[in-house]
Amino acid sequence: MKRPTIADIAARAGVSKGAVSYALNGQRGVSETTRRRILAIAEEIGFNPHSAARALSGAAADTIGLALRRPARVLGFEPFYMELISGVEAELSARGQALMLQIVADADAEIGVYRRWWGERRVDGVLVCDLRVGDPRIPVVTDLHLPAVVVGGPEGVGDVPNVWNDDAMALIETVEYLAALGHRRIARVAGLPDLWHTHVRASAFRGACERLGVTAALTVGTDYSGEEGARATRRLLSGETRPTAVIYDNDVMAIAGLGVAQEMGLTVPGDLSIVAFDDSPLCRLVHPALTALTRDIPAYGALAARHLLAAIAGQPVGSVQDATAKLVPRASTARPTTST
Amino acid sequence: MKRPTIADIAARAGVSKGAVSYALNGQRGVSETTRRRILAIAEEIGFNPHSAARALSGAAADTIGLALRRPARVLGFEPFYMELISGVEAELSARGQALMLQIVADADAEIGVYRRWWGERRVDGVLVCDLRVGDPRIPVVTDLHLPAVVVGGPEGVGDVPNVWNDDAMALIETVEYLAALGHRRIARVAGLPDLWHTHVRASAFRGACERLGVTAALTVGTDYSGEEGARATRRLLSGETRPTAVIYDNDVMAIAGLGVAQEMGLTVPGDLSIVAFDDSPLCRLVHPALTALTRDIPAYGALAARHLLAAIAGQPVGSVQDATAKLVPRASTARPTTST
DNA sequence: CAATTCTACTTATCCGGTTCAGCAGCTCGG
DNA sequence: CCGAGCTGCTGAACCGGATAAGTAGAATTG
Repeated sequence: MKRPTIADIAARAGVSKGAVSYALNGQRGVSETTRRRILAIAEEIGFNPHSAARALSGAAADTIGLALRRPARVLGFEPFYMELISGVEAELSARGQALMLQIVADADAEIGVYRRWWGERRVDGVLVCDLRVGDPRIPVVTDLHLPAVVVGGPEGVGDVPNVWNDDAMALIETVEYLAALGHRRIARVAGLPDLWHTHVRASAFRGACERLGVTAALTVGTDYSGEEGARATRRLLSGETRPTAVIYDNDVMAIAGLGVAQEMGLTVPGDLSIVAFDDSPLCRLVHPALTALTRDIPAYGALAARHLLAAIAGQPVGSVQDATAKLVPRASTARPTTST
Repeated sequence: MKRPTIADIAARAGVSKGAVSYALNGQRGVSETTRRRILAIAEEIGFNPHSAARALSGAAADTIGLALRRPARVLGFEPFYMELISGVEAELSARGQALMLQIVADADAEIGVYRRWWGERRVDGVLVCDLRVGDPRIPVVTDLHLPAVVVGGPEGVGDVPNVWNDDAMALIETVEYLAALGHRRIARVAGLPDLWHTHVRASAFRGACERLGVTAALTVGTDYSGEEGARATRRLLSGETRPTAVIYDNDVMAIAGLGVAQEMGLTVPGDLSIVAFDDSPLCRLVHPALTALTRDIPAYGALAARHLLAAIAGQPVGSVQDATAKLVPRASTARPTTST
């Protein structure tokens, strides 16, 4: 079953390849009658243009790239990425664009992937996730003139456009809420220390605690896994002056923390209030249901995809802010009953 | 910054394009001296072959496709897919292959994606997931001569090779274990009813229960979401003769079921034993930790990828079995204390 | 009515690789 | 010393589209 080409259509229609090309692409240069005849034949034999041939003639690859740098273990249970990808995909497939995905081990590998994608013209642009402080990927995409959008960076990452959430505001709102409930000693279990948003959240947390006269208990860096979330929680709860509330940088760690609290005989929210950054159905399934900072991650991904497509199209794009995460109070937060 | 082509290398080396092509591809036809000179120049100017030009000359796309048909909502919290993708990716990137991902709404859309990918020569083959009974995708890939590997199908899906787990055996082992503990009334909360493996598990469950003289309580079909898992559990536990053990078709529903049991005042495992099919870190984080059927999903994905690459290479491939899920007893299963 | 413009095409070239046919120049055997 | 066989390269065709340039014939215009 040979795959049909425009030459086949041309032969069947009794015209030249050029005429077929014009007809298929809606260019002027063929009569309406001929165009319809050609389109009918194309439809009949199930013609699809060879993407490589098209790309070779200077057309775009109609593909965008996404390289993720996280171990398989983490990607599995972190709902964030899969939701982000879903959102990106929804936007892309609606516009006939494809997504090329690659999971990489480290920053060098990721840069290598960008260079190869660019050299091979496999993608028109890339989404850069998990921005780090002094991220080495930024100068690379800039040098290559590879269209890119940073997902989650600070306003204006060099010349690279980005989409972002106001994590600082979300965290401040959370601290204010906990302080209003009467908490005077709040801890935070942070994610990977070198991620940009970890810094943003850390300084927002410190600032809010200071302003409200709340003691900010040691915030520890983790890899977002449940294991590390559990370990961090154990350490926090074993100190002589334990916090009455903990804010976790993701939901998996929050659930793990809840387990640890129960295992140590503390009641939630009586002895300990828990807040999760990012909300997944699991936060509602555990008991007590977790208070969480909700945001629409698929929508965030879709926004990033739209932004990247605009950048690829050569439109001037800058920094775009997505909706700030909303605090959804559930059963895991309350006034502290014990005073340390 | 113009991207270098073999013509640029040829000019610099003072040879023809053909010689450069031979040198870069390790073909005979150039002297060792010339080859080294050409490779040095290629390295120096950062040459990468244009994937489209290569593909146009009949080469493979070096890309495989994966279309997933699940709503974003489900993909987010189902660790299965992301772990599978991680495993596939690990195998692919080690062999210089790329992964094209698309999320689709229904079977027709998925078939459309296959046709387009094939017509546009974007992929060399596809992984077909979530096999359904009488799956319409099978005749399509067969007709198109699109190399494909079914992930999780029954042995020999027409002529399409596949990789699979022995879900039946895993389920039988679980029922035997629960029966040995003294359970006489076991329920099962099943996943999507039209998926092939749901049928396999259902008949294995019925058979094992019959053989062991255990009453198989109504098994209900769900969409794998926590909500439906919770609803199904509520119905099961509200009947006059409630089961003393429930087997869930995934871990998310098992966790939701645990929540419902606790909410209804039942103790786990005293009043109700719970087993989850598929194991994620969350199963260990909740209290009590869930007994689960563990399998190495990234390894499963890697196996599928290897198998597909072999099929693409034209090697004769058939049905390959992956390791059977292992029952890992944790704190959610015990002898029943109450007798209904 | 000749000159111009427009329509509806055809022809030819290009994109950047791969690959086949051809061709010097050298080696070697008889 | 001549032809066969090898090495190491060149030139050109080719893949399947896009597109600029050319052209025949009809319609419009001065």
